[in-house]
Amino acid sequence: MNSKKAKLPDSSEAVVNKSDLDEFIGYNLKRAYMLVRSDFRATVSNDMGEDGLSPTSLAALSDIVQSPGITQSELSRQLGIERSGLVSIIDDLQGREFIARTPVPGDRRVQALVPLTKGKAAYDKTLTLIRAHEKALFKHFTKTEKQQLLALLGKLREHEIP
Amino acid sequence: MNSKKAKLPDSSEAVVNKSDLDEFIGYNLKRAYMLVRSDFRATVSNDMGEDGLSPTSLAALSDIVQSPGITQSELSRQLGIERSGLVSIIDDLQGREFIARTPVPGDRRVQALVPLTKGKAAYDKTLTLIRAHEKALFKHFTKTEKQQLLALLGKLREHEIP
DNA sequence: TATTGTTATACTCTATAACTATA
DNA sequence: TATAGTTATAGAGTATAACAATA
Repeated sequence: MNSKKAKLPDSSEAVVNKSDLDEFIGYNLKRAYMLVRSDFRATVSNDMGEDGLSPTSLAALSDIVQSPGITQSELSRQLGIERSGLVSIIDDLQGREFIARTPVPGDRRVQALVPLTKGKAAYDKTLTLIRAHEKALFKHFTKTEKQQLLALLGKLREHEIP
Repeated sequence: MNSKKAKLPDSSEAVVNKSDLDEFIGYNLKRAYMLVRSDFRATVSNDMGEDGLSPTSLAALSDIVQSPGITQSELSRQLGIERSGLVSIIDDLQGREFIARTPVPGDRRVQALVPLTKGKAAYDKTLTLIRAHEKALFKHFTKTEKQQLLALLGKLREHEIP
């Protein structure tokens, strides 16, 4: 495998490209998230195969496992996406028999979303997987640094609600 | 108006939704980035109107301003997107007269990308705008906290190259 | 043969609007 | 009238594959 660059100005070596934008937290947040997301996807699809979940599908399944009986409207609000966009996600989770839509006595418009055994298992397995994945991804971080990062990101979410 | 939830455990109040996923840095990174990105888009499109740039277009313009004469292939590598995907971005920047494609003597395959006056102006204005925007977004953060966050995000990028 | 810029194409993600069946 | 779920549709954003011109 040869991966030689043709004629890059090679102003700098293996140094991470310096840019004006590096001063911005938002830009660094983006680069960091892109990194973690692609790693997440690779990890989950490698180790879970057909049962692999996208970040958003995992978040949906998580809410359903933790709040059995939640409706799609409530779920869409929590995830911050439109009701219409949730349909295909729920269809997919139902198709894999991870969750079920069940009728709610008293209001025939809504359907409660409940986790099924297979869904609960996939959820637990995914969580275990991500724990290992994060451990590897942040292996250069001390425990304190990880806690700091978590606290700082949490502080941002806290103040600028959603 | 009867708002009886079918069988929700209604464990918590208006507290920011606690979730299993909150333990993961990746999840918090995603929520934080989504927040900052939507704020970025709103700010830039409100204050720049027709001259508003998407995050990726801004990154492209930034590289062109800082490395005048860069080629599309080099740029695509730096941005981490495919050459083909860059075409419409460059078309757009050229259409607004922010940049120009100029021939390179010696290699008629490539076209050097150079910033134009209008592009440099839009770039400077956008940077000023984002500085103010970040200042507001992180108003609850101390200077030390902001530096810490920047350092921690930088550390992640540094180690897991791109 | 390999590379640059490009087109064609498709897939994912998400948003808007409108429909239906209920309430 | 208003709400829950759904469909249809469209727009970003990005990826793959192939092509012409050039190296």
